[in-house]
Amino acid sequence: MPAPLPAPAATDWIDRFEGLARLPAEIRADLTAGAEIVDMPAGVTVFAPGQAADRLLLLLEGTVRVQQTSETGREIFLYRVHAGESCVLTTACMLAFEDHAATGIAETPVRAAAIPRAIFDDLVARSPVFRQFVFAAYSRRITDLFTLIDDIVFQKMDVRLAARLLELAGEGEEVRATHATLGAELGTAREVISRTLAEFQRRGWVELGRGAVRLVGRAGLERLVRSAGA
Amino acid sequence: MPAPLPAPAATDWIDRFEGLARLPAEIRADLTAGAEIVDMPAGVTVFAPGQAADRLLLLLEGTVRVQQTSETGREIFLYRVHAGESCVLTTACMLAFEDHAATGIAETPVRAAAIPRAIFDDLVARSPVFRQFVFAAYSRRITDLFTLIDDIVFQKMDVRLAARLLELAGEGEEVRATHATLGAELGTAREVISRTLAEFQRRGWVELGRGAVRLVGRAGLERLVRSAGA
DNA sequence: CGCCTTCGGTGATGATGTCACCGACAGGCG
DNA sequence: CGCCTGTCGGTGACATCATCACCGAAGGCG
Repeated sequence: MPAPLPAPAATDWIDRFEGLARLPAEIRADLTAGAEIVDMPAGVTVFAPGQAADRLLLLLEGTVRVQQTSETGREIFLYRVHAGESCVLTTACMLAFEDHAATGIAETPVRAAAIPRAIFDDLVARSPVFRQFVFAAYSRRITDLFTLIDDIVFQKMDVRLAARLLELAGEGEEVRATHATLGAELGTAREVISRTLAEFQRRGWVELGRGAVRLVGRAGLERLVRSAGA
Repeated sequence: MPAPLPAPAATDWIDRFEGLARLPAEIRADLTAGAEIVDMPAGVTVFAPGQAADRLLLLLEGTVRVQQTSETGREIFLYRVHAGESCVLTTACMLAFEDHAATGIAETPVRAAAIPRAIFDDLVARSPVFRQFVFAAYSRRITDLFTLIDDIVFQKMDVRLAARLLELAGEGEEVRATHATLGAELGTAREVISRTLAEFQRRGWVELGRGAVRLVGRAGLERLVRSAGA
């Protein structure tokens, strides 16, 4: 249940972004003046192919799943944008006046700072710190994509699933997701997830419930991931 | 046979890049003054993980293959940079002061304009046209990567191989590459390439020779690609 | 309770990746 | 020429995964 958050003071959100903390006061002022705080409920399509991108989103709360809809109608999970990160790949399309290739969907209620194209362009021009922030974000996303390709091609499904479960569980013990959802994230079929999870359960690493996976033997999962991740 | 090219006059190479033609004279002057024309023989490693990137390359002649070396030691073809394009993804690492994730290898003798980091940063700051050039290049590469992921996950090997053969052949009729090379480009095993090519030969689409594939039935290959590409 | 939707389980089959091995070919050299 | 050697390509066996078809179980709802 999304308790209505108090509207943040005009500038304090900037400090949630590591790379922006060192912005000079003048630039900070322009950034906060030009940005609009927007809220979106879970499930909303944040951006999609065919919509001209006209602003950069800096995520303050929530997560956005970025996926590609293939020509054949199926979906591939690409990466997840967390609070404190930006949908930076949209900026490339934004500044190049080209369409997105990917779709962004709010997985949770989302609060973000939206920076219009003109402001973004101006900040890139004027602030070396802002430039570095932008390119560092690019660098990280591109590295993620390379890693994703590597995983898809060379990693076995069981390793990828184990890694994803650990990631999704975070500190907690339970992952709430259907087998179909997990399959979509990893670009594979639901049946494969079912069978692999059954194998994990047989080894005592997880317990299965409808719509949920409880991680009761993290050590085993972690060992599996490490054994292949080196 | 790479006939020694005459050294181009100081500025005319800029016009080979579509997005740069509209640069104002002043920016052009700074760009050509700051850039160095470099030549590299085929086979040279243009950039690699672990080497700090300190310049952007704009390719004037030749092609560069960009691949990732996976943690397990195998290689994945990511994309190819042609003459008239730039190794733009290196700029993200360059400006973020991070290491490359990928490796670039000259497939042919290469001539390029090398732009040092400081000059690049300055041009991004000062010229809207240059900014748009850079971000458009990003946009294209990122779209390519998305398409690559899509292909890897959902396209059958025969379709991907047919498409790659047509692409590599260009106007010509013969593709000079070993089955192992083709396998590396598509992220699959040599045996799969051999079997698929044998099937193509059986259908009369190609003729096989040691280290070469002759496309004698393009229509069939094209039909295969179209049938799945829609 | 009975119906319906969603979720998960299972077997069969085809495509692809992986491994092991072998024969064919090209180039260098005695 | 004949041999050696490294590269290239062909092949069978097997493991993994994608896909299809189908079904039963769990939970929501009237």
